[in-house]
Amino acid sequence: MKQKKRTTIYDIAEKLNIAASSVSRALSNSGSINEATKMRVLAVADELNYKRNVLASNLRKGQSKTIGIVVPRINQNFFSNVISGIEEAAHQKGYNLIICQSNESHDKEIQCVNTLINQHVDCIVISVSAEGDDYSHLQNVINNGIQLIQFDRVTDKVETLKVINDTEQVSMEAVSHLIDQGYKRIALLEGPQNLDIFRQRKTGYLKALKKHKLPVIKELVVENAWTKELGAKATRKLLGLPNPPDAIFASTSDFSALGVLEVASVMGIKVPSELGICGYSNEDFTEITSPSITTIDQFSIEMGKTVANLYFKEGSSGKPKTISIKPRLIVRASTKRKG
Amino acid sequence: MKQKKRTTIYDIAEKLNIAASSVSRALSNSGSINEATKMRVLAVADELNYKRNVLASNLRKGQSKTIGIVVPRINQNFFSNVISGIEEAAHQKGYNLIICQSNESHDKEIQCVNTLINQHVDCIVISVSAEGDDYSHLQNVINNGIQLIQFDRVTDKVETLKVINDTEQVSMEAVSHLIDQGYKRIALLEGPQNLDIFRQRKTGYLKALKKHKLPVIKELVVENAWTKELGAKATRKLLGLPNPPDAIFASTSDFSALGVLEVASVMGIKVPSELGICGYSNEDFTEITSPSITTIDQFSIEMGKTVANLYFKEGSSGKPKTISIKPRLIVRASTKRKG
DNA sequence: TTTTATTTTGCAATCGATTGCAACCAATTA
DNA sequence: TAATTGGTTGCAATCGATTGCAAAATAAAA
Repeated sequence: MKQKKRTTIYDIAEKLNIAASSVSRALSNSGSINEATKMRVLAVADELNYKRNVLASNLRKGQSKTIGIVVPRINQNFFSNVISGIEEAAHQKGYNLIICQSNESHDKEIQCVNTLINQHVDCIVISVSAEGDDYSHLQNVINNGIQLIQFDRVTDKVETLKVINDTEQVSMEAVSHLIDQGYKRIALLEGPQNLDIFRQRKTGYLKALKKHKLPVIKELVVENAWTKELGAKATRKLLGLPNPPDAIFASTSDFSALGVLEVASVMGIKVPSELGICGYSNEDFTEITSPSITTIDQFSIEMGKTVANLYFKEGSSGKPKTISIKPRLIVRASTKRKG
Repeated sequence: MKQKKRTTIYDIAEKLNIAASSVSRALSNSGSINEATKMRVLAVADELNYKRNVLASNLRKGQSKTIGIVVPRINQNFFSNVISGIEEAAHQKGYNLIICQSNESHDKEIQCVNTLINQHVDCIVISVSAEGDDYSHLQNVINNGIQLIQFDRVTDKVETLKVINDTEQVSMEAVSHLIDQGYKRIALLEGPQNLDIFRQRKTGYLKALKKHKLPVIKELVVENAWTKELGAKATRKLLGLPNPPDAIFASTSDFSALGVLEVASVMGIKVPSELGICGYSNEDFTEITSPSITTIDQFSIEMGKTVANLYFKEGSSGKPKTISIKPRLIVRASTKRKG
């Protein structure tokens, strides 16, 4: 039953002794076509197990009904959730997803983007890698007439549609929460400052301190501590200071916060009484560590849906527009030392 | 600088006053072409920012250099890891991925498969949903001349290439390990028995009991406990028995095992001394619960790479073939009560 | 019945790249 | 000088679906 050649509209046309164009009209439900012939076409199409060749169709129509996605890593909770959200919304509209991962490499990112341009996708959704600060490949997307949407990790250097979190605000909330709980020397683990999101998290941290009239202590701010290992390393350094912090805001990720927690546990430092810990992302595990970790939920699936719907609504307008989703601070045991 | 029409080989041909076919040959590096003209073509292509229209190319060549993937959920650790593995291997060969999620719904699965057939992907990789036991849509893939590869959750009803774990063997190992640790009344949380993998896990469990001459106790086998909530519910029931189990093998997932752990902790039952717990999948969190959970690593990224390479190697042969990856039992605190 | 309006159809071009075949040119050989 | 060879090139068909336009068939109006 294996067929070499697939059935085409010509096969159907021949069998019914009508023109291929009529078959096309019958199948695509467009143009004028007699109801009776339409039925006959549909019947034969079914009988011959016809599947429309989307390649040919798209070539002719000059579109692909496909959205390309580039993320640093597919298998990272946040990203796979966003993708899942996009998939759901896109699927409803009959769109498909082509997915690439940049592995945080700027070169691979460029490669991925070019592949997607070649594929003539209708839209490219990207969260840029941490590496590199040349964004001509993104400009190139626009120059090729492809809609570009950035999310989460966005750059200002290219004007596009964007979906982001109100990172600064929630970071400020998180740090304010720590201060409310009586923490006074709050350290910050910060991410690569070439990415907006990490800069904003830092700004939120600084604003909270300022608002509550706490001094900014330089030695309590540690750069690029965004994996578990780096978080742990930073913590060992911080807790070894003559005047160590009494709380750590791991603004980079929950993984980093996990590193903090593990080091504290090894050093016999009690969380939250002696050290408060706040992470970022609401990874699943933050709920089940002991103590559970206070963190920030980014509504990742929601974010994916928003990205897709933004494309479907604003797809053609071409005006840059930014949608901001308010993340939510989730207070858990690791920072609760009052009440 | 936004262009309406993209540059085609005809634009290049016109500019150089040569035939489009020559341009094609120059760009695709095939056929005979003078080195000098090739250089000129390449230069002009670059100058005009030419991007090959993959749609047209694929239409002509009758292939798409695309692999379609259908998984129950993109944002589930195991699956996103497999996808990540596939992506890595596929990208190296210049292949793209189109990804769909079935959401464990049989209908959506059929829809996804049909979309991928329409897209004329070269290969469809699928891990079937738990629902339903009609697999004519898979047969349909084969009938359309598309290579089909099943992984992890596979069905015997369709003969295809398959990549699976040696689930039975490792399940047996896991239960044997529990027995070695002195557990005598070992409960099993089992998954939907229409899926091979869950049947095999059960078989492994039974074989281990038999091998060590332990009786099979019917009331200790609980069906369909594969989420955290269902795992918890099952545990409450099990621990409420007049003669409760002293170990639970949550063969369905680590989430289920987590449910077990939480209930035990609430009920004040000590793990591992009073209750041993073993999960399945090696989710990240199993390492950081307290106690950490003994589980089984499926080598998911590896599995993805294997799937992709299987396609690249066996793609044309058409013979069904099964590759089995040996998973690894990871013994952690939740089952260590000796030594 | 003739004319006009409307609905159905078919023809042929098109989307952009690829490829078998034949034509062409230059270089080599007889 | 003529014939052969081999490397380059162009022509034109092809992949399968879509669509503007015109022809044909049908229905409605005069």
